[in-house]
Amino acid sequence: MRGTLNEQMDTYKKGAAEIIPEEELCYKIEKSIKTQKPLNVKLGCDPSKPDLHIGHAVVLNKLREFQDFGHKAILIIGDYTAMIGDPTGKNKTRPQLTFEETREYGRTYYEQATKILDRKNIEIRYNSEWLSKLTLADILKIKSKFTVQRILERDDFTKRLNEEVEIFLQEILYPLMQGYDSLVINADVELGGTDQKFNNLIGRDMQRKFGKEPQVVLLMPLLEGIDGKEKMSKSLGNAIGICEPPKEIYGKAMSIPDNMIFKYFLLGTRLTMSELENIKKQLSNPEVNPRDIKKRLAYELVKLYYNENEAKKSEEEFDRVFSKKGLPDEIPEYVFDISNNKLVDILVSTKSVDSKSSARRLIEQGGVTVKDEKVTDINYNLNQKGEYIIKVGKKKFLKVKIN
RNA sequence: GGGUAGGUAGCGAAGUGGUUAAACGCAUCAGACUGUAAAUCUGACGGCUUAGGCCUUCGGAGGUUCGAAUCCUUCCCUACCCA
Repeated sequence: MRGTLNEQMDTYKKGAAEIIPEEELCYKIEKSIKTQKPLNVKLGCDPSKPDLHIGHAVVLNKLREFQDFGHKAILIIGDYTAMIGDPTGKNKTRPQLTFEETREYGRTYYEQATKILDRKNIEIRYNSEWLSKLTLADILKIKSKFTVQRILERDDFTKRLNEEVEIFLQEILYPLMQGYDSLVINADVELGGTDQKFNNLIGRDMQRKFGKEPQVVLLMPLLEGIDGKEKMSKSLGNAIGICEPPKEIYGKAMSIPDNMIFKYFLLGTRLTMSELENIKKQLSNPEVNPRDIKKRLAYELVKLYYNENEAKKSEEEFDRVFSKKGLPDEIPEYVFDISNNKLVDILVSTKSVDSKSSARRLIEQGGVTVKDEKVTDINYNLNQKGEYIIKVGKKKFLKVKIN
């Protein structure tokens, strides 16, 4: 075990939305320092789509901090709970996953998560391990400890009740199953986003009702996506994936609104408190162009998921392409025959646009350039043999060779 | 079991027999302005097109009609109220 109580608490509190209750966390840390026993820090993962983005990373970063002080990370792959689906309001019936799929997703999750987590102090558990063995009698026993009122307290349910949106019976079981996980693995701390507050508190209750020491719940704020409004999620198209190419990460980070810069630093990077203070100071200094701080953010993110060299390269390219209106250094190349030289067709067959109509639309609106010249004619042909650089919209480039 | 209200494009939501490919808002995309920021303004936003048009869409399937998202039949789905 490493670190004093204060060092640990300061670190854990950094960026945290809520620690329930804080004193208990202190107590547990003190105990762990005294006994030299690491805490079990639980994080539940939904295995359905292992495509992690910076929003997921918020909580993983926090988990990493626990690991760095010597505590044990326990990742629960919710292969069994995934069959239910977390009550999110938008309830799409999930396709039932096969055993192989869940393992595959679990592995993928592990691979991605260990871009952030330390591979050493980590344990992966699938909750089917214990949930699949529960008998109806077991389940009844669990359920007998909770009331319908208690479950309906969840504000998502309250809201849906008021808005007359359906609530499936199985959704009510979800928090119980998730809470049961905590009981089984003896979680000392459960991490989660603020949207997990209810579920995680049920875990705490569950342990207490079964006579165990209840877990502390540490909640992290939800990180907004690059639109700065909605919660980051892949389906909203506002996410920065941690496995995306460096240039994408860099570019997307540059497009967040200014008022999100600090939050991204705080929750998305692993800067120390004093570095964060410094960023804050710079942001409030009117002499400093926020863009430059944002560049630092973009740089840090690429460095975090790749390395310094990639970060530098992404920065250079960003400057070249967007500040100086130059060309990226890798442009996809396509070859076409002179008999097949309609610009509209080329845009469609290179998947630069969805359909011919949208290609025409884009051209009409002045979104397409060929050799730096704006094309306005929807019947434009590349009628000479040779190479053309085509710019489609803001950020797509093509190199087309006509033979 | 009975009653009521519903199911419309990515989402929300108008439209109850004929300029309705379907108002409006959000999201998205492009242009202008920029710092590929935000905000703002402008435009686009089913598909194909030889640009005149053509084809497909309003929960599913049938039907009435010159003509249906709109009327009828039937089926599926949801919420609410009563039991």
